[in-house]
Amino acid sequence: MPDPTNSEIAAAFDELGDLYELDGASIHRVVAYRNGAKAVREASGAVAQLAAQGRATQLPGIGATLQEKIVALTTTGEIPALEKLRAKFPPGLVEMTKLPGLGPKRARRLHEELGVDSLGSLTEAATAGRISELKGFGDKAEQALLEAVAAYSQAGPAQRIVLHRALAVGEELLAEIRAHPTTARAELAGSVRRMAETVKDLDIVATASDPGALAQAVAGLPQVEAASNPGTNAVRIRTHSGVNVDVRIVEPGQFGNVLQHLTGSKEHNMALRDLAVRRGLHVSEYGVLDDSTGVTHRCATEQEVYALLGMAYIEPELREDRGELEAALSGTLPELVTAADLKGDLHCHTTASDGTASIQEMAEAALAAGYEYLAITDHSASMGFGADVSADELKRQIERIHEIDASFPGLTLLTGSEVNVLPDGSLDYPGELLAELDWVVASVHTSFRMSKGEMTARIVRAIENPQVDCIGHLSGRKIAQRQPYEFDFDAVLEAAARTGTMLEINANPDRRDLNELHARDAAAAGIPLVINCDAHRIGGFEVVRYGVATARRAWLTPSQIANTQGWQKLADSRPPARRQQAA
DNA sequence: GCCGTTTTCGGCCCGACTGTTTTCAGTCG
Repeated sequence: MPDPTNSEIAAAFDELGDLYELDGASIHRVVAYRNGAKAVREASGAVAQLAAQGRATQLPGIGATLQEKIVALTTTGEIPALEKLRAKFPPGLVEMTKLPGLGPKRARRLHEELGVDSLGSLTEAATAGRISELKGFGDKAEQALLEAVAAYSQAGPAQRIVLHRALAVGEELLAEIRAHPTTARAELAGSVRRMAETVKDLDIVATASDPGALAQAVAGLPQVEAASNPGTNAVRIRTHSGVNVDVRIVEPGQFGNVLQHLTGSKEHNMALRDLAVRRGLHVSEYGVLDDSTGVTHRCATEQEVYALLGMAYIEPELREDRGELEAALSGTLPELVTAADLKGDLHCHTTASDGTASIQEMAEAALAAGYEYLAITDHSASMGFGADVSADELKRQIERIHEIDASFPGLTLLTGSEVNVLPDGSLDYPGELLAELDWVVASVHTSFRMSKGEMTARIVRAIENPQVDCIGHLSGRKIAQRQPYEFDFDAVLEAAARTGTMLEINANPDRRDLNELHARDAAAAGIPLVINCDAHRIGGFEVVRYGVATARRAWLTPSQIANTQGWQKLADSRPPARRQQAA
């Protein structure tokens, strides 16, 4: 029996948290399981092995009890307490708590007093009017539950929005709000400001000389399908594109507190407040209350909020309770990479494969984006991406790239390929041809459903190929569309570190692959990372912000990103075997 | 259940909103 993966252990802890909550356990115990789930999910390395060695307690939030449960899950395949609770509470009861407005307390009462144990029996009880007869429930509650079940049955659990879609909506609204004559300041907040992979809704914080006028103006924007709560300090809207947006209009002197509060994350804020309480300070969106003086300090900027707590300013991308508070206290936060640090892009496509622009046009776009170099890496021969690039065609493509390169004084064009990693780990161009290229990205595009062991061996073989400079979009996941394929990330890291093979952070907002956790681990293992746009059209370099965001959320500095260097320096940094071939 | 520049016991973030209540529990972010 294979060890449980980190995500399997985390899922078990989350389920334990949900079930203990239904069981009426102390909320602190429930929170402890959820914190444990987060710690395991975000841990680098296999937590099952760590627990077997008695070292899982080194993870923040994992104590002796949770470690014991990890060991039980590893050795017996189950956790006794979890099995016991599963027998006590039907799975439909847990599903019921996913309904907005119905939490564990009231769900449990519906189960105990009416025998409700599923969405179906909940509907029956509500339709029969039995719920409104219960103490603490009324007609409104009964009606709300019926509507919640109907909405849930139709649409399922609330969908999260991929960042680029949310940002497009948010930045358009932000521009409108900033353009309003009474607006002084306005910023996006929430997970969109942290550049998270997906978001639930949008938050905007503004200050205005006439809050009421701004709120009215927001409610009347052409993008707005519906507006509610049109008070003077807040307006909630739903756009025609289906995105919910909360706009808060606050006093200028409080802007920093509210922006910090609404930017989150929830975990960051909870840890921040916990830390503040230990110093006799209480942080909320209204200010920082000092116990010793009774004074509430209001902050116009976020910098002041963090300074009051004795810590350095924390960039929004880092606010996930992944060690940033400790680093901010000790002055060891990283100097995060920015888009301006990138000097080139090493992964793009032209009409030779599935791109929509010529080499010339892509070169012009890269120059306009401020790059010094660009590798043309069309897909290799074995896949049906538009026109396959046969070996002969690649030879002609190399000549064309050289010709065009000569006419671009400001840009170095590099010959390359995004070559397929075949199921056995070999590449689909002959070695002599690959040796003529400046740069080779190897990617998996087929046979995603191999076993974990086979997929790991396949990728490791590609990494060990001295003609491969970089592995493209390592996990193959597409955010909110496709799970990553199964492979052993630790084994891949070991191989990449050993061979000097680089790993890509693909900036396509639907990919962002490596993800931020893998990117952080890879950099910690000393593996150079490359932020690539994987551009398929002349506008394709605009997605660089998502790759940079992932790198920043991975705590990465410019020195950990290979393409912050000039091309020659990057090329020379490659292992000797590879350099000889390229030369 | 975890954790420790007040603690190995006694704490554990902060506030808004809602509906059902006459002061609050539950839920949410």
